[in-house]
Amino acid sequence: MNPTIKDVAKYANVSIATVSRIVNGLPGYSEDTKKKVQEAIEALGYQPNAIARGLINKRTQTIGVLFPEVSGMLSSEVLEGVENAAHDGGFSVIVCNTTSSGKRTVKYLRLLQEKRVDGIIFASEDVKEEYYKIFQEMKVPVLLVSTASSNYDLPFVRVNDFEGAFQATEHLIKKGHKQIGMIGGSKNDPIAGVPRMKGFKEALQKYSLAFSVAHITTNEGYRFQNGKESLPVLLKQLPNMTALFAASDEMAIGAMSAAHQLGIKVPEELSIIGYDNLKIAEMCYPALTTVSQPLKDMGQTAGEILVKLIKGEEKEAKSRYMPFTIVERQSVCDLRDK
Amino acid sequence: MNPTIKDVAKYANVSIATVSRIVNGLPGYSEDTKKKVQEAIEALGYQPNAIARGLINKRTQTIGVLFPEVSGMLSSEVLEGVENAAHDGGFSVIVCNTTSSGKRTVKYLRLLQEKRVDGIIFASEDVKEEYYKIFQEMKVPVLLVSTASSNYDLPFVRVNDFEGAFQATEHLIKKGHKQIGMIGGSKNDPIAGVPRMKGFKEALQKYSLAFSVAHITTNEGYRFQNGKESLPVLLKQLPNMTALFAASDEMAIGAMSAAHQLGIKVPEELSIIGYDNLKIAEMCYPALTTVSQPLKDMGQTAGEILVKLIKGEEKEAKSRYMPFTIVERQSVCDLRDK
DNA sequence: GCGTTTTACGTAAACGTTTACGTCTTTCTT
DNA sequence: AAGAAAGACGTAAACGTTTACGTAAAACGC
Repeated sequence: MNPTIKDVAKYANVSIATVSRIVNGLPGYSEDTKKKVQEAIEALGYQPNAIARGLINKRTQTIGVLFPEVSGMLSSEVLEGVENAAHDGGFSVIVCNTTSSGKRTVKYLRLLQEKRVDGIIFASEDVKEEYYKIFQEMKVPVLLVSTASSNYDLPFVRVNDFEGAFQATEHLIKKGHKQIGMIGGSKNDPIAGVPRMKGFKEALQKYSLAFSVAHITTNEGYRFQNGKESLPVLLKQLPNMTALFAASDEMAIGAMSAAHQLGIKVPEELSIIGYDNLKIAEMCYPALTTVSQPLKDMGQTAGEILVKLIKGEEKEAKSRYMPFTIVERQSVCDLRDK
Repeated sequence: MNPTIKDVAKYANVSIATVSRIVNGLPGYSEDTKKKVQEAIEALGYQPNAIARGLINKRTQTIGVLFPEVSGMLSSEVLEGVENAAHDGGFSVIVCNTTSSGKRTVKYLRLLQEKRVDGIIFASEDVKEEYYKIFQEMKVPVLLVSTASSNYDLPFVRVNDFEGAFQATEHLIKKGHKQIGMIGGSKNDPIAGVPRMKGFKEALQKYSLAFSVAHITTNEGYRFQNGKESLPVLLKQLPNMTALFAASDEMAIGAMSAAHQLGIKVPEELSIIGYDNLKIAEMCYPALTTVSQPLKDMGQTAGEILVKLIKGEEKEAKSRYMPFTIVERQSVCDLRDK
């Protein structure tokens, strides 16, 4: 139905090889025939078939991106960056929503394998053995973004979670807070869970502030609801807390919401610092002070590296720690002023 | 490098046709050979090549989705629904971020054409003639989601914006508000702009409340910042306003933020109702009362219809108005109680 | 002006599948 | 038991490209 290279060749009275050369900008034809062929292409509305191309070139110009949830604000910002870099490099991106399910992840990886994607970006989850095996089978570059792999040597793009948490806590300390709690993630989460709690703990210790298990609540997830439910618990464990560090913006905002309901004023009576710098961080009231992960940039960088790897412009992928910053808004007050 | 159907055939001592039949579940072989072939597949780790398949079947099992911005919360929820439906139907989705640019949109459409996607979902923007032409060239089903086409007859999945705005306004009226303002979108936006303002206006008129141009501010976009900047303007135009309807949640929350800063209590002194029911609507404080668009459902429904269209299970695509609801939270107060 | 290099093409194989068609064997049918 | 029908395969063409190789003509060198 769509015109093929044969139709163009016939129309222009040349061979398909010549058409192919012209379309691909290879040498080997006169200006005259070039014009003839271009006219034929124009007249017929010819579009090269990327499928046929892919079959012979063994390149689909497509990458796959796996997220635990595509509508999460974290994912969607990363995705935007990835898509942007991919597009600039001449690649399309197939999104996959693993819903954090191992089965679904494997199914998607198999699918991407069948579709012969040229590379993979894997976001926000730990790499299981099962996944790693498929990565190896596929023989395509893989890049981790906003996550790392404890067991396998895979290149990643992310921020240093320990440092981020450390500095967030330090920020509170420098504002004069001494009783600081944390709404943490999961103890079993080697990415966003453990390092952030460790950063929190070591910051307190560095400044010789008290630390005990009572200073942290752990949670299954990093959602609004987790934060909302955590605040009362933390408040019971640590009644004279003046500030808290939440391991995610969503949780920070959840805590803020709970504080509102309990009649606790933020930041006057309770300072809150979050982690991520999602778009909502500046939309809530008071606007949230938080550790900014350059999510879009991380996606973009990961995309760029992947593209280079695919094109062979780079041989070995180096992991990248992205810089984070503390963006100060209105949810933390300075105790020293008083 | 990857084993092909030939390798499997050789390994199992059969022809490639037989392998193909077995892989595709077609009839024409004995149980014995089936077992032999399956063992060969297992042993070699054979995965059919979707590219080669696509070439001959003229089906890529892939759809393209175009968004004006992929990291928008609206888009990301729709995307999740689309991806879900696509995956269930055996399709992959390629995301395209048009950034509302005509050029980029055309470029993406051409790309999707080259990649021979089986269908397209077009979100959140008006369909220009240029786009429509490509749709026709491509001869694949197209579905609009969260938008409609004024000039072309394309099936859509969306909510009735006029009705949504009308009922949102009515909700405020029924709570006893009489001085109601609106933070609107663009006068040139035939989708989310005009109908919502019209719904607002007609609701006021139905209840014989005053209406003038001073009751509405218009904006370029639908973002937080637009809402934040609009509130003071609207307040000047309508000093004794007790409630306002914002044409998007982001703007509503922007207005709420501005109100906080101005020392205006929400909802005691100013009630706010939004539009969209994004995830942030329940995260802000006070939680936002809003018109809920079932975004994920809309994406899902659009995806399902598209898949059916592609599979030929349905011939003619019918447009669908999705039901909206008003979800009451804490940002609107009842004046009649007082 | 003759041999040599370069240019401008065309031919055909290859990529990895699906599938129409043909052939041979087996199983019914009566 | 003979012929027909069904079953179990194999052969080869097709899908739309790219590209190695071949060839004829043009350009060049001296």
